[in-house]
Amino acid sequence: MLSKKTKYAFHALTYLGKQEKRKPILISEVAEKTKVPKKFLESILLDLKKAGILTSKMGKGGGYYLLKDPEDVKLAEVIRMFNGPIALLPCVSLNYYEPCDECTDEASCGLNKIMLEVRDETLKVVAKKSLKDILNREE
Amino acid sequence: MLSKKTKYAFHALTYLGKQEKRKPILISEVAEKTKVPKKFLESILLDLKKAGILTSKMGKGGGYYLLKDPEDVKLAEVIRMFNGPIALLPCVSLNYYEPCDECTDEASCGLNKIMLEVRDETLKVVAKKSLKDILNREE
DNA sequence: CAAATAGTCTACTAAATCAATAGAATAAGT
DNA sequence: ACTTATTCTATTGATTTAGTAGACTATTTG
Repeated sequence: MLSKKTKYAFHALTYLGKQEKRKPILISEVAEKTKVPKKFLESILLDLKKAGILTSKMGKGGGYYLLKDPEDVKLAEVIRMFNGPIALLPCVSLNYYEPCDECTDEASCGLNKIMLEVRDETLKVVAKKSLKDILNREE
Repeated sequence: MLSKKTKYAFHALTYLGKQEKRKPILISEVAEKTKVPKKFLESILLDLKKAGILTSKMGKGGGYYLLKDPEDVKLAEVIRMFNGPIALLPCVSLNYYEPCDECTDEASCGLNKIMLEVRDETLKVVAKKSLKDILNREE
């Protein structure tokens, strides 16, 4: 399951994605409308900015807005950022690989091979779908 | 990611799946060979027994052995048992459904619709693959 | 039946992660 | 300067995960 933080990130992105382009939106507005605790949301938006997905303007008339094109914000990127690996086991993770403690030989581990297949299938979906797909399905 | 408990469950199942049919194996043997803490493993095996996947014999010459046919032990079943929902959000979970706090109308939520698609794709894989597939890929 | 073997159950504890909050610092506009 | 708004640091509480301890129950074998 996705953490609340990850879910909040998607809600915030969706809200910002629906706005007029390059128009700064207040954190507090996003917080209210998406029902995400404001302080918590702050750090989420900041992370999204550091990732180059959003950007912000400080001071009066400031706020956050989308920098990337919605179709370039893939689900996989957001999930990895806030939720960690897509893979179900560290030993089959592309971005967060770690060897198993108990497994002496990965090549002979059936679980490893199966989970690799699962990861590939999952990745096919989440690396293709993007914020644009979410927006398209909003009423 | 899968919890250690879930991973341990798969390792234990794999070990038991490789044994002679209906031959009881000691918890301590499984613990040693799979490098799972024995006491932790006990509760895992017990859960698998309650689920009808394994069964056990008490007393001397006792132990655990596989009850179900390996191809009937689907990844999805084991994951649900130890790790919880397959879905990424409660509002799209088949077995653990819960409505979102923040979302007033599921039908108009783009995130919901996308995550439903992701769940369906994931399910296609984990509901089809089974312990048999893991065993086939062990050397 | 008694002794040894081996699974079952209840309860607890430590560590890690997640969720949320508070408040000071910094930057920009008027 | 003053106000608005983001940025940064840091701490806290709650929950989940991982692992441990020990008493209890059931079965086999001599």
